[in-house]
Amino acid sequence: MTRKTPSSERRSHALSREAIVEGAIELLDTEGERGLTFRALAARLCTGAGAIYWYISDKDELMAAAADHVLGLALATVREESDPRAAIRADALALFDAFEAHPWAGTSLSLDPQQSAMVRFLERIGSRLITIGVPPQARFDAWSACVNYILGVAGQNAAQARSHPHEASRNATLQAVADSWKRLDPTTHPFLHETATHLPGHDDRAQYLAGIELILAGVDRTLVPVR
Amino acid sequence: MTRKTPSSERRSHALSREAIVEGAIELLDTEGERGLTFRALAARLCTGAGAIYWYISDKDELMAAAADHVLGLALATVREESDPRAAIRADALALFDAFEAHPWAGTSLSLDPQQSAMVRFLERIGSRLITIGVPPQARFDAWSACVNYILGVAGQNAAQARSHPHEASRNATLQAVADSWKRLDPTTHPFLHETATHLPGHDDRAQYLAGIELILAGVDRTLVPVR
DNA sequence: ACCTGAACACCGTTCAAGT
DNA sequence: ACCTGAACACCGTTCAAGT
Repeated sequence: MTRKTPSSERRSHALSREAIVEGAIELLDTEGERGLTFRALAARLCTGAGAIYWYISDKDELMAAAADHVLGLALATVREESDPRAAIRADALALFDAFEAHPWAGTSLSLDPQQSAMVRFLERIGSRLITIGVPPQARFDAWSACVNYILGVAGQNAAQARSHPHEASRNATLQAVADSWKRLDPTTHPFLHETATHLPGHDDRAQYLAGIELILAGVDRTLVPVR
Repeated sequence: MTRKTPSSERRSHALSREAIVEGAIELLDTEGERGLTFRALAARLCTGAGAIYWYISDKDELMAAAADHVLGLALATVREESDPRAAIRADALALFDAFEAHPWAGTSLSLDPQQSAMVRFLERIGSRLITIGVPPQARFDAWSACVNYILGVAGQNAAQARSHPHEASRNATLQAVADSWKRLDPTTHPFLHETATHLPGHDDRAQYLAGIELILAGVDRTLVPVR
């Protein structure tokens, strides 16, 4: 329950921004988004609720820092790839996995330069488009599409996780959605009626990657043909 | 301030789910996401806070219903297009505008079949891909990419609007982001250093549409060549 | 059936007071 | 400089009581 062992891991009162952010992440992961409160976090850090405000100005800032931390860890796991397209895929998948493990992170990311991992991510995607050879005029849009897609899906996952917290209930929900689509009139809703069959068992991650592939295919069209 | 005129618009106590949702939307639009509280909404509807629970089970459900309502209005504004690609573009832009006008809506949308406008939107995109002639195997992924991109950007906009509520401060923030990117080492951050120049004045809406275009270009690659 | 509004169990945030 | 924890100004939600 409570931490009493002095042990070797520093004295109990080494309060720091990093310790706060890491405590917040653990709380978010174990108790969910509603589980992160200043009171609960203070209790976990063996301090008063107000102490946190010495290091962090806001709950929004705390969430943003936690999300950026998670993003940084995800980026660190990605192996270097020589092929820029493979590198973009690898980054995208790493973020997908990270946001699946920490769904609360999906909504707290922005262009904010304070989020240093975010800056690194944005640069990585952009520099890979340079390597691919996307011409300057097309580059900004291609980058925006990649980044928006990757972060956007993360946000969608977050919204979904918020409404269906448990994994088991997520599958059940998907099945319920499919059932309701099957009940739609095939004349007015031909697509959903048909897609209902594929929805329940489908591989989210593979489908996400297929989206990346479509964008990359579109980007290839903007390349000046080399010959 | 308060509504007293009996006028012709029904007696003051015609409380209904629709009136609640519309009141919520007005509150969200005028006061922001934090402005929607059961107390404030009840006051606006001249009733008690608990009365709302007769029609709506939850704040989440209220947000979802408000977002779906806004989505429905947006879809209704779109002119019929005969070209399926133009139709997808038109839908995408309508949603972009709607989510810019109501940024709080971006995070409350899901596959939930209760959200009837959402169902209509999902079907529209899918049926247009059928018209384009995307083969069944590729169709599900193409649909997912389009829908994820459109809703994902909406969610990103919502996150951004949450942190930078006012329009003026949004431009200032973009400028500040660009400045910080310009200060990055061009050796380690070649892309962001260069992109900083284009960031402040850029057209969000056009760039969003360019992303749709990239996905559509990728989708075209999956078409079986007709000859 | 539908509405009221006080009451409950929380929040984020502040700030005087301590060390 | 850094920490404490009570106090303030809120929340969403419930529920006995009313009509």
